[in-house]
Amino acid sequence: MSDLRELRYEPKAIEPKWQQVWADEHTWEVSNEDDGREAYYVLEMLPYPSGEPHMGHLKNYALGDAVAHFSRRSGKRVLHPMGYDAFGLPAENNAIKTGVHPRDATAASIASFQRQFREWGISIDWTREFGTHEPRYYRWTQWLFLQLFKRGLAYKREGSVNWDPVEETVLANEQVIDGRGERSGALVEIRQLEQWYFRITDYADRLLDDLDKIQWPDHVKTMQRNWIGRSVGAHVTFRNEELGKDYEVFTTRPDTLFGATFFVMSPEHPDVLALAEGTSQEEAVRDYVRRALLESNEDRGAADKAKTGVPLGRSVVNPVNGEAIPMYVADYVLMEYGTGAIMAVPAHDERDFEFATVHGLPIRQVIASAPGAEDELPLSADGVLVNSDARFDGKPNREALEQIVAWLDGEGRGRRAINYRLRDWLVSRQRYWGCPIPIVYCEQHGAVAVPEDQLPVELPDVTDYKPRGRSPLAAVEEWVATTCPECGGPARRETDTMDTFVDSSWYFLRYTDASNDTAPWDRAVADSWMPVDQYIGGVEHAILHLLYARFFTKAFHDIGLLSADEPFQALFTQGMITRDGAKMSKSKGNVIAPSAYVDRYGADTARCYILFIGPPDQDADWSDEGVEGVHRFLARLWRLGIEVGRGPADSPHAGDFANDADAVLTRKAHWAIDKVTHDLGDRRFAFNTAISAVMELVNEAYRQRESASPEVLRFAAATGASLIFPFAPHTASEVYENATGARVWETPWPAADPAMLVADTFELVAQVNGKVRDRLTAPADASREDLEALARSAPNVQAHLEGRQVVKVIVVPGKLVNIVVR
RNA sequence: GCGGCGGUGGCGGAAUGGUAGACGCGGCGGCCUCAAAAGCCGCUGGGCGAAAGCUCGUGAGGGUUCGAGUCCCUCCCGCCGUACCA
Repeated sequence: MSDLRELRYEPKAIEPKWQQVWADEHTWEVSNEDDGREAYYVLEMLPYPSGEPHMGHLKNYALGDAVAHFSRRSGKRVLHPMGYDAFGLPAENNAIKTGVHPRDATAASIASFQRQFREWGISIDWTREFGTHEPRYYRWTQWLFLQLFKRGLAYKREGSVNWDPVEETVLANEQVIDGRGERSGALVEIRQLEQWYFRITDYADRLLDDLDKIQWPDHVKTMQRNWIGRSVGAHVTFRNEELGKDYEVFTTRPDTLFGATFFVMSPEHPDVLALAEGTSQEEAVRDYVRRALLESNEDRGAADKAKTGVPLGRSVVNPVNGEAIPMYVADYVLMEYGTGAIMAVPAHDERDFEFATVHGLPIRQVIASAPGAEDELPLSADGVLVNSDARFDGKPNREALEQIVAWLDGEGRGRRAINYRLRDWLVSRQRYWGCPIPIVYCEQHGAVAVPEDQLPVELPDVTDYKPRGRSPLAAVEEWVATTCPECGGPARRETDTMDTFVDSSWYFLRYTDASNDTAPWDRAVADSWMPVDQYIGGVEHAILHLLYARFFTKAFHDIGLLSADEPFQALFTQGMITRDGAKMSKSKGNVIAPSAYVDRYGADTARCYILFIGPPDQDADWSDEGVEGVHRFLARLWRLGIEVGRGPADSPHAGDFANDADAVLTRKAHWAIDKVTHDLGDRRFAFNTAISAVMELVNEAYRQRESASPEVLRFAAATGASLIFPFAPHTASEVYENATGARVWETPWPAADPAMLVADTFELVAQVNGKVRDRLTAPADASREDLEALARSAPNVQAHLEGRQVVKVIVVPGKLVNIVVR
């Protein structure tokens, strides 16, 4: 090898060469025509093009590309597309600051992403590429909006909305975190505005139930379940006789109705002031409500906040026992959930208990853990009814619950009910850089859909991007003023744009038929690819994007546009790349760009390292030393490929080995094929151990290279290249060509020869009382008796048997013998 | 509070109930070299021991088992999500 010592692994020469081949030959383009191979759709979440790609992108696309390559070489017809989620606030905020049109900033960023994806060697079908900001795409976003509108799934109504005072737009519930805007971090205000919504709540049950049909990580399913927040219980009507008004409450525990000792309404409840009017409480209530509404969501929601509230000076009648119980207003009751009013059962609810204690209200136990038990209150666990009613006392509470609800139902005072935490999806945004809502308003006809042949409603240019409490589009009078499609009379365009999550809720469908200009997709084409077989992205989208995309898919299924009713059959959520244990951020100054490593070590090193660093679903800390190690490994593989020269690279057959080195190395190669195939299969994503298996193969080849025959060394080099191809496609292509003259991506995924996975001998572990006392070489086909005898013959085993009585012997063929002594 | 994930050498991490620490980083030693870099080869959990070997060791404590990082129970710690949801 001395003459090769000076040879240097030069990714800068290797990588562009192969990228050129793939581009010239359109290698990764895939037809929509069925050719007998199984269709397989692998997709990574599309990037938001802002600035340059970061490490999270590198990880995301390195993961997806490995899946795509492995699937292709396993005989599948693979769809692996790319696009850009290009509408959104960062580009617009930049426009406000610099005056640069968001389209220009976005185009510059997209160009950078395109260039780097090519430099990374990601195997993308570029013929299907688009940005969601292009009219040829958002034309169909608008079309889909109108399909939902026609079916009542998109509607406009006035209601309380979250207003972000910094972004100057409304936000969806999903975009408000701890009472603050997701992007701005500003405390959101509640405003009454007329806004567009999607009726996602119609799908609550299916979104919940169908989680059982898809292969997603449990924690993501759990987050979606919690977000939908389905609770089974009852609606029960309490009557206020003075005003003659009925108030319904939602409760999950109608079995505790006999323990209700007061009734509480939210400060936002529309009837609170009217109820208190004319009572001695009128002023106190007005005061309390005013203060409660001023308080921020954050302060109000504070975990251990004392329970405040004031009496309304009125009472309601408990329908189960006719008892009049006092009414209160208190801010621990939320208007957004249930009916904004609750029955309070202090003996069996912690919050009610706390309130009753502070305000000196009666606490009546109606469930006991066992008959006659002395329970500490509040008791939320199941038990038997007490102090309730002769019909129910002594009954298990779950049984009593059903009977009480049935009884109330008969009386017309209650019924079974299911309540959800999920709210309809608010999609209006008072911002410029988004998809215009294709609606016009006519004095005569109200909100009218823009006719489909007039789509897209193109986003006009504006000079001032700054939102001023209304969309910047509202200032473009010549665009706003239009005619009504119904009557031809004067009409005005909707000036709000859509939430960008609308754009990204259907992009995976457009990829299947991206150049279709008569429909968003052809149903037969979409059906041939959908659902996405493997979706890959960050867990930060567990609720928003992943829930919205599921809703859209189900709605389109119902409309008849699609067979699939789930978008992503399998989901993999990748962990974050950190630096010095912390999330990379500009403020911490610990951001490192992929380009720095790609330029210095090559894309293959960067891609391999990011997959080698640890299990991909976990967070991982970037280390420059680790990068060097992976680079050394690829260089060793590359040098091996040079050294072995070009020629046949077939595996020798068992028994045909010229020497021990050939046997050892051939077996190692087959072991590596088996290991890597297993680690890549069945959505295991064990890429870190797959790469280390190839490292082991290369290490073995170096150890054996003085004695192994050239053909076997070549087989080892070719196998190593073949196996590392999904992670380091350029180096793999180079090494494979150097060794065999063939193209690795045109070569089927290798299969391990089962005969090579077993050796003639194995290392037998000899244990005494479970402790290893010796290691012996044993024939692979030895009988249990032979193995036991062999183990007993080992001197160090005998030393530990000395003077003891053997009570049992465990023999695990191919592994160990354990002799149990006393 | 609740839900989820995790805790293994100096570090990142491997281990279908069967040799704990694969692979990589770092460290040590050797070869090559005038010297270095690069490369190549080897060693590398702790303690005792000249060695053979013995012994301890996967957050803590129990249990099941011939055998536990892995399964069960009780705790402790960390991270993520979520939270007055009736």
